[in-house]
Amino acid sequence: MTRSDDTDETKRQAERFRRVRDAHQSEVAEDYVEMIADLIAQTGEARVVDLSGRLGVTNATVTNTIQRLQRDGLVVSRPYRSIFLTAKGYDLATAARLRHHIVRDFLCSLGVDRETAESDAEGIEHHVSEATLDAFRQHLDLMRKRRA
Amino acid sequence: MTRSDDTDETKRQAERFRRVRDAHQSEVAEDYVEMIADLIAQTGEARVVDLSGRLGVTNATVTNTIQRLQRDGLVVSRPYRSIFLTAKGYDLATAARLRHHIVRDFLCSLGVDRETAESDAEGIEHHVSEATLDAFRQHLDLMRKRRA
DNA sequence: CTGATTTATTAGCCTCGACTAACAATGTTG
DNA sequence: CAACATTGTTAGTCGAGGCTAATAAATCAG
Repeated sequence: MTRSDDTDETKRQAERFRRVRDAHQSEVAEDYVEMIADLIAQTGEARVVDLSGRLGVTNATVTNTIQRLQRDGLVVSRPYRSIFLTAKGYDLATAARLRHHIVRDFLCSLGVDRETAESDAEGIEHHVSEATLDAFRQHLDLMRKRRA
Repeated sequence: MTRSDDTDETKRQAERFRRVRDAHQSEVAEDYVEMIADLIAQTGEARVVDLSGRLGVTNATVTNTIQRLQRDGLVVSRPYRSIFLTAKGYDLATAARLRHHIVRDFLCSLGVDRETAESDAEGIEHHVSEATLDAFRQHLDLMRKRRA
């Protein structure tokens, strides 16, 4: 046995960290498509300046990121035109929004104030597994029934 | 009014995203110091190979990161020697571990299985505000009393 | 105590996601 | 419709955080 043995727990731990790193990879993509979907729903179109304002980054950063998203088949955009979602992008946006709302509502149901819930949900949503999301949903249902 | 008006909500949203980005900045640091503290507590010392095994990255990556942490005053390490925490690093580790455990235990208390709770907590812990952490604590207390 | 094994470091590379500054296209308005 | 304001893109830079390959140091076994 070498000094640093690879126990099962060590491997599981490594796997957990790998998952967190993977989640980080998709975070930006999810945030963008979710916001693009919301913008289209609310204002009819999504433009670079809208995204940069809401994300708190520069136009240049958004243009850059949009190009990556286009490369990855999530959005379509022609130069100087507004941004559209592909079917794939739309699906991702829908899933992201659903998760986002569940996390936010769940935090609210614990008594966390709205703005904090909104803020924390933004970070948390990308790290919530299906199992945990189910638990959140169940808790929400419980609270709703209790109030009824 | 220009096309893309900066409403209050837009500004708040931008602020939320900024906070998430800030949290990302400290994530790696927190994960490292927490793990270093645990290793020292459990095995007497923290070495590069221990960290790389548990984090699921290469030795080179760990060495690199440790240099950054040293630059930031969180750890002390001499070449080919094991790694120590500064007072600042120790404090950060302690705070991180506390949060980590609350998040994990909270998820468990919702009925999420241990391994999933452990895994999700790893990602979630960095995005939980004090207010939300308090809500988690309260919920945990409630569950404990209910069982008693 | 020397040779083999393990561990750590260095060098060089990559992508992502941020920035600024300069420039190009679009849109608005006098 | 021409000038100006707004928006979008490009080019170039940076740090974080990954990687591999080569090398160096430390440790262990015989």
